[in-house]
Amino acid sequence: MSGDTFRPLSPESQEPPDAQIYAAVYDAILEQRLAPGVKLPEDSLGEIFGVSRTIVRKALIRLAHQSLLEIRPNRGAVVASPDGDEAAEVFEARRVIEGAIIAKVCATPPAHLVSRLKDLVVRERQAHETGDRASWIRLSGEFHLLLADLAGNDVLAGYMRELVSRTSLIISLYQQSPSSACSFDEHTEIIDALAAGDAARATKLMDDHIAACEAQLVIEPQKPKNDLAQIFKPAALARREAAE
Amino acid sequence: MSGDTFRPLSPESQEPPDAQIYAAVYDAILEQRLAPGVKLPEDSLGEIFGVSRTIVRKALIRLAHQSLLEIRPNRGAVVASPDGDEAAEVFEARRVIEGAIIAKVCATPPAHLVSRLKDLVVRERQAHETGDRASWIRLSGEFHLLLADLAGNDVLAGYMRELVSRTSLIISLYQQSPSSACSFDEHTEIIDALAAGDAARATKLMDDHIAACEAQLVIEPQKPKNDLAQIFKPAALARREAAE
DNA sequence: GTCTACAATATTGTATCCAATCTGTAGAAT
DNA sequence: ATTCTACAGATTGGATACAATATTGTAGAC
Repeated sequence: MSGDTFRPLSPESQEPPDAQIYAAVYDAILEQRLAPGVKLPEDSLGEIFGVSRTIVRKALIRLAHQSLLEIRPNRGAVVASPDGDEAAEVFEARRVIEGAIIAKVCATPPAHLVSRLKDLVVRERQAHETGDRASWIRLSGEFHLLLADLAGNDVLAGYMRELVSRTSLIISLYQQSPSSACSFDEHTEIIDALAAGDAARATKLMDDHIAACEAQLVIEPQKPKNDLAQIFKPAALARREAAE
Repeated sequence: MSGDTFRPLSPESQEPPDAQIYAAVYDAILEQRLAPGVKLPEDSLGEIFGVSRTIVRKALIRLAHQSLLEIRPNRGAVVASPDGDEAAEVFEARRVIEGAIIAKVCATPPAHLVSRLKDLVVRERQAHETGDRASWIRLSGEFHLLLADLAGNDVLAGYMRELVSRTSLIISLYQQSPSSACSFDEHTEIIDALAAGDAARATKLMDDHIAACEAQLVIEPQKPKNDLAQIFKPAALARREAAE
């Protein structure tokens, strides 16, 4: 992990300190500056942000509750490593919720909405062209989050915030080619369909867009999480037999 | 609040203590034994469950993250009081997610699933007939949660767990008639449609079911959460006039 | 008699302390 | 030489102590 993974904590902010740490870790995961499996020791984070472990814990608890971290008893917190099944569930949930979001946005008159969305895609393209990978990934996610905000349902938007960051983890685990995870060209197409008020086409494009992203992943058949006994059963048997 | 709002904490359980408190508060909200606005002082909960504030706080943080509690700075945690807008968003989110869940369950062969669902509805009816309000409300929610589990997507099921409990808060705030919030007859109809493999009808029934529940609510145009001045404006005016 | 200022109380916010657990290493036994 | 064991360091789990803040109660001033 490079030294500047986190921004410094600004004391003048009115946000409570744990919220700033929460946001910093969330952003780092979203931008793939924090890879799955990276350990997050309470002491280290506390030192970095200038607070005690108590504050760090508050942030970690909430992040773990969203499945962005895993808190292993007595072993500390690590960035989550969603397995293949979980990845499929996240993508399915995205299809469900983003489908509804697209429908809602289409129902509202897309007056100045379109310009905000287009502006975002412009910045996406810029970040991509200047090779600013972190910004590109973040902006790519923000497109979907802005769409969720425009739909005007905070509950669904909140779920999207969780799903987008979990998608970042999935991509960094299972995407082979370092190519476009989430193409801004497809974003542009979706905007055009929205602007035209073509709900059916917008929905279809979003579905295809998510499917295209998912199709780029290479997910191994099974990721056996805890069942070490199962994994090493043959080897253990051989060893015991050899002991006689 | 009656004295036995919470179950005692069982030490032999392998669950970490904060998870037990989390579950206890969650259940109490789901069963409407905890009403919106009730204060949850850390000391009191700690004494009840026999743990220190540290543990209680872990549970409260997670509950607040799910919008089941509100943690006011320096003022402590209270059970959330979702306003009308939030209520509408929760119901909309339920329509979105439960629609997808129904579709998924219909896609899987509903072999023994049906019996589990029917069994649940039987217990619903029993609780209703014996006047066991808490069990009835809980079972009514569990029908939807079981459906979510059967759909086989833990992400969506997790969102449903949150939405069902938030619905409990909404109902206890805005339901006028103490009648059936969530009719088990409608549950039975949904099961029948699922058993028949009629996805379109099942979806429609679920939509109607949620709409029927929402229609029973009487949501005032604006629910001024903290604005006591607004609430007592007439009385205050009368008093001031009398002073002259 | 009412309003205001101050004190007392209660509750939360945060840091720190100690115990429990885990990991790694070095030494002892075979 | 290899394996087992014991100890040491590091990290987390949880409780407690103290500071900060909000609320309530009381007394004095107008």
